[in-house]
Amino acid sequence: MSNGGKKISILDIAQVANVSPSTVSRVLRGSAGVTPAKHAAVLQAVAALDYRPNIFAQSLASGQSMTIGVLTQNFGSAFYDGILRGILQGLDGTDYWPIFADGRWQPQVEAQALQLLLDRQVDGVILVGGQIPEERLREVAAHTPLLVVGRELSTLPDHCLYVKNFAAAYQLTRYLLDMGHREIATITASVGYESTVNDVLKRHQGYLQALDDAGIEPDPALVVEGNLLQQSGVLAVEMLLSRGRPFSAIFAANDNMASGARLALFRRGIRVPEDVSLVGFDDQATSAYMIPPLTTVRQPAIELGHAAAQAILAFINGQTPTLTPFDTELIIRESVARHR
Amino acid sequence: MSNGGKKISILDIAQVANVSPSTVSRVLRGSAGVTPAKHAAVLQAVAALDYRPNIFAQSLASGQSMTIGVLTQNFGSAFYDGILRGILQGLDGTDYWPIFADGRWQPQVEAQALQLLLDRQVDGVILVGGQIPEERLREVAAHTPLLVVGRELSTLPDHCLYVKNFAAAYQLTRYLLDMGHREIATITASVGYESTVNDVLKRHQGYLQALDDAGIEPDPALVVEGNLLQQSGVLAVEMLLSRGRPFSAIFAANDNMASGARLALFRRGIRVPEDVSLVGFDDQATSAYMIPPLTTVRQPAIELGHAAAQAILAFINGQTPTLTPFDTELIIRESVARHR
DNA sequence: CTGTTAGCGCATTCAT
DNA sequence: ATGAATGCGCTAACAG
Repeated sequence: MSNGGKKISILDIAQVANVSPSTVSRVLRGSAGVTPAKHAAVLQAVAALDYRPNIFAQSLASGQSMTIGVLTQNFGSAFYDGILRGILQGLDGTDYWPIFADGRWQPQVEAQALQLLLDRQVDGVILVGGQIPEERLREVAAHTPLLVVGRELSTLPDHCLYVKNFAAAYQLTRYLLDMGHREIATITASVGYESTVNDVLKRHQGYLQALDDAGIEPDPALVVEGNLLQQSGVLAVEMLLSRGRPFSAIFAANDNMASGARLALFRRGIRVPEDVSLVGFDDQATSAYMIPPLTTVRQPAIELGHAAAQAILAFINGQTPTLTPFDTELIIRESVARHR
Repeated sequence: MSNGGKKISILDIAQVANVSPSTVSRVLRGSAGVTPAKHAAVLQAVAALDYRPNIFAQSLASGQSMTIGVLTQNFGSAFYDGILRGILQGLDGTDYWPIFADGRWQPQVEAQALQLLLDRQVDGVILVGGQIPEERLREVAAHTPLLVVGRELSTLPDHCLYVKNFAAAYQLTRYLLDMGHREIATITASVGYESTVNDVLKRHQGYLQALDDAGIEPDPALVVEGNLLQQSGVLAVEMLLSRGRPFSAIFAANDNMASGARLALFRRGIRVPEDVSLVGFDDQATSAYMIPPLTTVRQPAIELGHAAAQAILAFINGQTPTLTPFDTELIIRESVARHR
């Protein structure tokens, strides 16, 4: 039942409640003690008139926007969407509101988007992935609460929240080894995006370390590079096959590429897991429904987002949250068979 | 190189450019003619001081927020994500900025989120799906540019943008019939969400109509209900199988459920498409990588979002855009085989 | 064309 | 505890 005409402001309710505008302001934001009587009167008037504060006036006067800028790289990626949802959820119930911007994996767009958020006077910024130069980030962090998710920055250690990619990949490779596999091919990625690649690089290192610890010398002929998209998974497998080097398992750096790999194997009539085992990384929603269901690593995306929200709020409140890397979970499904 | 101390305002550049604040404002927003000389001087000062307008002051003074509220139901759904991306892209380059809110499929949350957007003085609202009562929407549309995507409202025909679900489903079913299938099972959905269900209902009607036109009487035993999630696809197939009624094809109301159905069939040792053909709806990213790749219907999500952005801008500019339903595209892949 | 004058709606001193 | 007075930074009449 929005009242017909003009907007009601703080003055209207002041009048109705028989108090001064400042008193209204006070009870509305609980900034100072107010007589219970007046307090009630104000609340009543607010309800009666269905008063809605004008956030622009609020922000202009207070200097706070009560918003958190969230800069992502691509809506639509399983992991990132999870993080976003987590952030949303973490901010829920607080007085802060997220404002999103998308860098689209393009450095220029990203830098611009960050500036846009800053121009919008966000009270804090959460960066999800991305490739903004660390120096620029330090600059930003100097005067704005900042949190970087899914990226590990050496000069901003207490502003980063990420997942233990190395350990997860190590564990996953270890699992393959335990299942009797010795010739484990891998599809990595390096083209493109610094930050993501950072993750992927860590995964690759975990893979290498596991092999090494098992006394196996990594075979360069079993390493192929993709670009994280499905299509690159099929190309990678074709490449692998054409090299003629035998392998009994494939470790794809993400589920997307694993999915592409699966299709390529299917086309060649190579059975999974009877002929070759396959594992991925991400545990995206569809992976549990692959044929056969994919063994992979679950990254706690929502939890990460949630923690990010908490952390940025802490920063805003002048605290310094303790950020610890997140553990992953090995999800064993049916795409891996014992070898030999 | 952000200048050390206090923010620079319009007055600072006015001083530097040797003009009045209003002139600065004028050149900045091109609201009136200004002498080329002064014009240049202002621009120069702006650049020199790296001036950033304060949007809150702008909005407060102008009454415009230059933002578009976008209310979605769930980040993470293939179709919806596409729409969001389209909106983003459509708004790109304009002076408007999207502000997102998530209704999470919960009517209460959704109503609240809409109110929140309105409170933020958005200059326009785009609703993506959702189940806000039509009456409320009419109320909103009365004083705010409004656009509803993926929902067909009879009392707000020129505010709706959607896809031809009926025709698409008809065509898809027709394809199955042409391939010789007569006993076509279907997995629909009705639990839950009014709007989505509206889409799904249209699809079901298209299916029925196609059967009817082919002189086939629909068999209730071949209709199962899911909830659009993958898991419900597997349950649906199990249900279907347990009924003992033979069928040679399954039409799932979305790719998600098709994916679940695929897994259930796999578990039972039923081959696709040799034993039963399978089709879905949505053409989500992973569907092209299913085993075998899924025949489905592509909904032009990005295009829809793009059009939505265009339309809302038109509304804001006082125009009345002509909205026409979007066509879909039948994507034929390998999950369907000729019957008999 | 351009400078001057008022607000926009609220938060916050400052007095009381 | 509370009212009056100022100002946040900018836009939009209003004069000239």
